[in-house]
Amino acid sequence: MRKDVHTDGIPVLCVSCEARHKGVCGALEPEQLVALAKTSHKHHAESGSELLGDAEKIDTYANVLSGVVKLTKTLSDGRQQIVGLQFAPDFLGRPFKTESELNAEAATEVSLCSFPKASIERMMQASPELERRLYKQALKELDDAREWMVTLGRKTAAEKIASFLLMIARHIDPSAAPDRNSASFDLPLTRADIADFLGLTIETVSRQLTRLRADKVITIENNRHILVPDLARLEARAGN
Amino acid sequence: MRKDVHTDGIPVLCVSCEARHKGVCGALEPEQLVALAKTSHKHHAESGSELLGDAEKIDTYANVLSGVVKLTKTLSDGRQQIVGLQFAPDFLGRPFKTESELNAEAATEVSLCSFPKASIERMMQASPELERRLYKQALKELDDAREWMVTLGRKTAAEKIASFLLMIARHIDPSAAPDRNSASFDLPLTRADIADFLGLTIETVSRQLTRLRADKVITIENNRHILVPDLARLEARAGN
DNA sequence: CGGCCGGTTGAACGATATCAAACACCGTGG
DNA sequence: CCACGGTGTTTGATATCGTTCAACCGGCCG
Repeated sequence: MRKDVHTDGIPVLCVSCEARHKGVCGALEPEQLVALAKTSHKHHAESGSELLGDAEKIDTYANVLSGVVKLTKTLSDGRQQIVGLQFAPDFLGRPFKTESELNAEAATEVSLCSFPKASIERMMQASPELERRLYKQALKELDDAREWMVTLGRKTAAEKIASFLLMIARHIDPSAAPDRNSASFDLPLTRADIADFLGLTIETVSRQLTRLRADKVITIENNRHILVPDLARLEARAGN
Repeated sequence: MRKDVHTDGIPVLCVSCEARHKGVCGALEPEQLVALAKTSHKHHAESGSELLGDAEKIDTYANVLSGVVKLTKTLSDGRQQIVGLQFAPDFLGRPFKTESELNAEAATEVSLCSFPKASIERMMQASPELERRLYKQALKELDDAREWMVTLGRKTAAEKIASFLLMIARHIDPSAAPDRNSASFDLPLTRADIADFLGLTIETVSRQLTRLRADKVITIENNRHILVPDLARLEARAGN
């Protein structure tokens, strides 16, 4: 456990930053944080803007401070698949590769704190603790990816939608803690994104959502806001 | 680069081990190798035997020395999905977790070199180089998983089969190097396994294989041995 | 021999895709 | 103010791909 009581020596940029607590920056000593903060800067990206292109040279990494970033892969004929979603305070980047194999795009309005690739890599050499955090995040992403492989390969459209809603609820709704059994949140993705995430078409996504609504498992307001009165009922439809 | 010319001080167990070169053990100094070798042992597992059960306590890690290990996840009603394949000299294990979230099963006859979880973890503390290798393998597995998500979510049955054959060819057939344009290999998986890997049924797998054979893209001998006279033609069917 | 296992093949069905139309919302410009 | 076009979403009719159910084949082993 690190002492976070004092803010002495913590860069202003970082004082109220979530990444300093739960993110990778939590691995750094105050003086390292100062060094890193010198070369980093916060910035916003509006929904839909591309953060990183496929086959593009990677020169910066970033922390997601708010919003949702989608990682996508596209086949030559245009078929697309979302292969990862990153929420705050996830680390965005692929160490040890100079070129990206995927696209990163802001799914919502996003705020980022980005730093030069070289800074992170230098700091990784110096701080095993940082490397370990990054390693752990990679393992978590791998666990998530494998979980989704089951969803993509073996679940029905209805189960996919239920699984997706559950995943979002867990990530976004603070009240969806283990004990609470209801949830309420805004979908960070359009129907098209959801389709790309689940390997479905937008029509199927729409139909399954209306079906869940008709069955009173969820309520939908303004197309984006979802209310789940009973998470257990939703889970029962996720097919795990 | 490590000097591998002398075998002085290299444990007998490790002298001719592939993992010492391309695997994680390559990160270790001779004396560390000696220490690790003391607590490790090689053993075989026959095809179909379970190496690690879901929700089982993890107490050993291992290197795959030969053969293929499949990582699977199963839904409560029995639907199964293969979420990873491990070839020599891959490292088998999930650091930082005490309980497995998946099943590991020998897909072929397999030989392993396994060590106590604690040994590896101690050594990881001592050797950043080892941790880095493990980190890199995790990133590679993540890349692979994401590649398969595209296959699972967006490709047709025919494309899935072609992609699968290509992946196996690249892993198994030594002659399938970039320059060579033909390949020949034994499938390490049964039709049922292939189906679980691709999110299909065995009937569909069988039909698509016969179709590829009918179209003269592949030749099949003894149900298991595959010959690909022209890898480019197979690639054209993988839909990337 | 008989039974089992892995694989192939056929026929019918059904879930999801595809094609098409309409709707709701929203900002723009007349 | 309303008409307009654009975007995201819903809904309906039809088509298609992959599943399901069933039969059969060949090799292997008891």
